[in-house]
Amino acid sequence: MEMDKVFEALASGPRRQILAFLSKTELTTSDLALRFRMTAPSMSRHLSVLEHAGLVTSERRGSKVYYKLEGKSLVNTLTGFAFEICPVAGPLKRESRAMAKRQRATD
Amino acid sequence: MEMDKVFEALASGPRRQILAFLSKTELTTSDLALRFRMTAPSMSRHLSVLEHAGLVTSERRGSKVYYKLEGKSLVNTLTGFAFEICPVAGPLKRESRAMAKRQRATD
DNA sequence: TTGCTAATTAGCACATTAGCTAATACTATG
DNA sequence: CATAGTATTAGCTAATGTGCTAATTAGCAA
Repeated sequence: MEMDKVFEALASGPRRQILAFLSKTELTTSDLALRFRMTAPSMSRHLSVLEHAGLVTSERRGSKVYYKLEGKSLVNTLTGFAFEICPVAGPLKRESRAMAKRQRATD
Repeated sequence: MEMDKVFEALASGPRRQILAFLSKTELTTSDLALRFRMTAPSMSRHLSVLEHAGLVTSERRGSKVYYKLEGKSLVNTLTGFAFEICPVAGPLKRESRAMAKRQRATD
């Protein structure tokens, strides 16, 4: 919803990668902290930024907090902005898929 | 091409708005500085960031430098990233257009 | 060359961000 | 209740970003 917060959240490489992790499965703060070799407080902060931007949601289960991707929110904001700036993008869908695939391949 | 630079460039509200201005026509540094009530040096810096991210190109004509949007670069990076994180976005195109329209309407 | 306009670069002040450690909640379990 | 485990908040430092003014570079014209 708030474009400012979304783009601020996405400005950080680690945060974009957190989203990539969460695109596969839910994970807890400490799960992610381990994978990023980062302290739990630092990770908690990143997750807070992502949550305030509406890009992830959290759910407490017992003593752990699980974070989950809000994929629609991400896609709608990004494509909404792209079309606002460049409304000619009709034929780009197929091309973009191919590009996404190439980028995954070079990770 | 370099996702880091693109997202860093888009993290600034003024820079996103500069892209919106450039989506309609080419403009010079001082044109944009006037519209944003910003000094020319500040604007020059923003344009430099956008150019290094590949989102705009510049062309000197006489003593003025004209900046132009690289729409494809923007759209490819954003949709490429969106599909990488959330590859389910097939049916979202129409929806996104509608959203872009709504956002323009509330400017 | 000189003068004028446009653009950029350099240097400074201020605010913000990202990482850490230490301290503080919250939850489950002895 | 006490303790351990998980998460978050507070407080700090180092680095970065954004705005400005002053100085410098590039181009055009007298």
